[in-house]
Formats: sequence, structure tokens, C-alpha cells
Amino acid sequence: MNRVFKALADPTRRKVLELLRQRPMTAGELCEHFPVSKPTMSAHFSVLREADLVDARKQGTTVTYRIKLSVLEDALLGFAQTFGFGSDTQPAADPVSAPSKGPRS
Amino acid sequence: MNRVFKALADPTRRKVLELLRQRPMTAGELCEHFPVSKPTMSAHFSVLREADLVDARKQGTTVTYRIKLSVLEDALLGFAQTFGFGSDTQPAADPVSAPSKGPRS
DNA sequence: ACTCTATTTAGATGATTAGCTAATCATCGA
DNA sequence: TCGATGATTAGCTAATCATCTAAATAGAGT
Repeated sequence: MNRVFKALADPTRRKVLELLRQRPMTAGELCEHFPVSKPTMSAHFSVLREADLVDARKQGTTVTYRIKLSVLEDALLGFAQTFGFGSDTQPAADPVSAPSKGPRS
Repeated sequence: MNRVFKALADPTRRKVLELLRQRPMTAGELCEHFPVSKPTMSAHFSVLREADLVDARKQGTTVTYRIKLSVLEDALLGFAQTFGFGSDTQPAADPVSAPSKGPRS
């Protein structure tokens, strides 16, 4: 899940995901939308793969990327739910760190 | 919004937000929860402030941090909504590349 | 004024990251 | 088999980042 947030930290990668939301696209097709070199984009794809946010399927000479919506959803909504929004369930104000400014155990 | 995602990219900062969800806490109090130096934590606080994710209120010699839930919510759910989850409204699958019951799925 | 405590600033360092060009790999069609 | 095309790997640089120690700032209490 850390990898997901790391992946989302870059605007280029977020935009890649938004493009893939519309439809699966090949690496080259995605590249056309960005003003950076193909190797740079390839590195971004790699980060997205590492985070398991996309699926790469090789067909002949091209690679088609497909967003893995459920992974994104789990990470995003899972985190959002921690804070009480994103769903209907309240996160039940954790008693972990109760009152008292006492020194940590 | 980029700053928000950048801020969320670090696990320490995410945990700070989770701690602040329970209640506002002073800088020193927050520090006790992490195995890093206070200046390091201060830098993390700074990033969170830059992202407008927390509010810092100085009272005498201590600084009390408070999470700005609405900012986090807007960023998180706003982004989530782009992908069709997080709320009830569908993002209306951009017509850029029409559906075309193609072999894509 | 002095001193203690809370926090931030300064400055340095090692690690990671985003970017590039050039080179390589892999597949297709002629 | 050759040459073109799509994509990734290699190798590099510059910038950013997380971390540290030491020093500075700011209140509060004596």
C-alpha cells in the first residue's frame, strides 16, 4: 500500500491512470500524451506495475496497459475509511493513544 | 492537490495524520510516536502544513497540530471519484475513446 | 536576567527519483 | 535473414528527499 501512494505521488503517473480509466492503451499510445521521453515513461509504467496498479499484457510487439481499478480502490478507499469518509462506516475513534501526555511506553 | 499526494507518499506522514484523527496533538507528543529525531519530524510537519493537511496553532511554547479533514477528504474523494468509486456518481466514461464493445475486456 | 523546555532552522549527507541519450531486445513483415 | 517498429534496459546527471547533529528562537517560571 505504501507503493501505491508512492506511485500516486507523481502527477504523470496519476494522469496515466486517468487515461487508462478510459480504456486500455499501449505504452506508445500513452507516451503520446506526455512531453517526456519513452524510457522515462517506461520507468513510470514500471512503478505502476510494482504498485500493482496496472496490468501489462504483451501482444506481439506492443504492450497493452490496463488499470487495476480494484487495487486503486482498495488503497484509496481503505485509507479514506480510516478517516471516516469514503464510505458509511465510522472508524471508531481509536483508543490506542488515550489521554494523558504521559511518556510513551 | 499535487502537494497532498506528495505528502501522503510518506508512511510517517500518513501515520501522523492517523494520530491526529484521534485528537489534536502537540509536535512533541507526535514525536513520541516515531523513532526519528525531532527536526526530522518538524520537516514532516512542514510538508503537511504546505499541503494544507494540518493546522498549526501555537499556544505558549507548544504547537498543537490539528488535521484538516475536509482538505484530505476533498483530495482523496475527489480523486477517487475520477475513477468512479468513492461516491455514488459515476465519472461518465470519457468519450475520448468510445466504448466500442471491442475485445478489450 | 537566567534557565529550562518546546520547536524550528541551518547545514550536511546518503538515498532515491525523474529525466535524458544510447544501446539492446523482441517481434513482425518483406 | 534483414530491416523497421515498439518497448525496455543501461548508464548517467541533476534534483529532491529523509535523515542526522548542532544551533537558534521563543515562551514561562524562577
